[in-house]
Parts: sequence; structure tokens; C-alpha cells
Amino acid sequence: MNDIKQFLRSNDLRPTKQRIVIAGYLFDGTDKHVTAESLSTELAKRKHIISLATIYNTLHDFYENGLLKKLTLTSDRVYFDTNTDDHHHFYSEKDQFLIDINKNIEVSGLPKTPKNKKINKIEVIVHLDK
Amino acid sequence: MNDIKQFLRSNDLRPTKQRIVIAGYLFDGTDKHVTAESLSTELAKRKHIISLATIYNTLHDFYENGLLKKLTLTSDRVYFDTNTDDHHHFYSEKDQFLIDINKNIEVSGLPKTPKNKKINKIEVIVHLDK
DNA sequence: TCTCAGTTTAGAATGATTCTAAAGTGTTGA
DNA sequence: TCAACACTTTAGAATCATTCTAAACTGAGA
Ligand SMILES: [Mn+2]
Ligand SMILES: [Mn+2]
Ligand SMILES: [Zn+2]
Ligand SMILES: [Zn+2]
Repeated sequence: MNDIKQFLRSNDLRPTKQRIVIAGYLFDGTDKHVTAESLSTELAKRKHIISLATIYNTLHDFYENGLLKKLTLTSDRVYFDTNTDDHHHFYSEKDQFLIDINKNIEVSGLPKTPKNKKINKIEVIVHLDK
Repeated sequence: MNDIKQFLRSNDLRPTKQRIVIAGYLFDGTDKHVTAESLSTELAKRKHIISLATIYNTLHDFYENGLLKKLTLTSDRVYFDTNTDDHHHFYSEKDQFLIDINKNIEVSGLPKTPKNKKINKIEVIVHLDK
């Protein structure tokens, strides 16, 4: 718990009760993909009731500080990813799950980048089912 | 215009005034990426005022009939793509534009597909800027 | 302990999208 | 030709994830 406080402090985030609970859950060593809603539900199961506003605030604070990645897979909810390494995903819309692809995927055959633009990131989403 | 009517009929879509206008714009031979809002704006420029409800209905009707693809790039709006071939995109969030990548991109190094799942589609998004 | 900037939160607002239900229109069989 | 009806369009209300507001709260430093 003091590690969590230090962790938050070292990221310019005041270690409040709520942030400690959320960070404790998110950064427990297991990579996770959460939405504001799913995070709220998980914390509630653990008897930690935190307002949705704070959950949104915190996810964004963590995101702004590079502790989370943001994933857009469907237009009706945003996923946050605790795995901040460059990686890709298997995604099942039907079963609503995401699996990291950490292997070194190679994307070849790209045409030249549009004029005056540079590539920021290549995202590969492997859609499962239909 | 009669080609458009035939085109709609052949896709089980009754050729109404609105659908004819929308199809005429969307399927003019140039590939397009539109949102309900951008489509509404373009049609308005051409003096075709169609209610947003109908624009949404029509985009979905076309989508359901395989005339359009749906793209999720950001959580706050949905893009429809008139290019229904398998292809990928360059995407600039900043400048809000999409460019098709029709070349045969190869994605190699994928780990094995999750148990009991099969790959539906591999989507590659090349994010520009930052 | 005092003070204040940084946080949390309830509740309102936002905005893209969907829904409702009433009016309008293509299609078709007679 | 045209009545009849299923399919469409549409204004306006509803939905819902997310953001905003403003007031109460709290961590950190002195
Ligand atoms: Mn929205
Ligand atoms: Mn929404
Ligand atoms: Zn991930
Ligand atoms: Zn495209």
C-alpha cells in the first residue's frame, strides 16, 4: 500500500483513498482491460464504492500520465489497458473480451505514408467471431 | 438515376427519394468515408435536406445490406466506408481524415487464435500524427 | 494545527444515436 | 387506374456513456 502511494506520488498523482484503491486494483501485476463501468463493478464487488465521476477522472488522470492506454474498439464504450507496452489485440465483440498480442507482429506491404505525415502507431485488431 | 433505382431494388431497398439521393452521393464511383453528420452536411450543400433520422436509418440499411462498412476509430462518432473490399487505413485523428490502404498488407507473427474462436477479420489502423 | 490547492461527488448537461408514433409514399393486385 | 397496405420518413422524445458544475472534502506543507 505504501508502494502504491509512492507509485502514485512518483507519477504526480496525490495518493487519495480512491486512487489508491483504483491503482491497487489496476496495477496488481495482471494486465487488464477495463471500462469505467466494468471497473466500477469490480470495485463494488470488493466493497469499494467510488463515484463514477471519480472513476472517469481517475482513468483519465492515469491515462494522461501514461499509466494506461486507451482503446477504441466499439463506439459505445472506451477501454483502458494496463499494458502500456506496444502491443495488439484479439477482440471478440460478441463475447466482449480482449486478449493481448505481445508477440512481435510484423506488418509489411504498407504504401508510403501520406505527405507531411508521420506514423505514430500501427494498431492491429484481430476480430474474432462475427 | 434509373441505375440507382435498380441498384437499390437489387439490394432489397425500396428506391425512395431519400435513398436515391443518398446512394447517388455515396456510390458515385469515388470511395468515401462519412459520418451521419458529415453526410448530412454534404447533402445540405447540394440542397438535399434529409432528416438525420433518415440518414441514420439509411446508413444502417445500406450497412445491413453490405453496401457499406462500419469503422470505429474514435468513440464519439461512427464512420461508414463505401469501399467494401477488405482494406486498411491511415487515420489522422488530428486532421480527421482517413485514407484507404488497398495494397496487400501482410500481418505476420500472430500467435495462435484463442480456443474455440476463429478469425473474422484483421484490421490494421495506421495512426498518424500525435 | 491552519490553509489551500487538489479531489471527490451528486446531479445536471451534453451529444451522438436510437426510438416512437404519426404522416407520407412505393408497390402491387384487381 | 387505384385502393390497400407494408415500408419509409420524420419531428421530437428518449437513451446512455461521458463530461461538466459547483459545493464539500482532504492530503500536504508550513
Ligand atoms: Mn457521446
Ligand atoms: Mn453514446
Ligand atoms: Zn492490451
Ligand atoms: Zn476505407
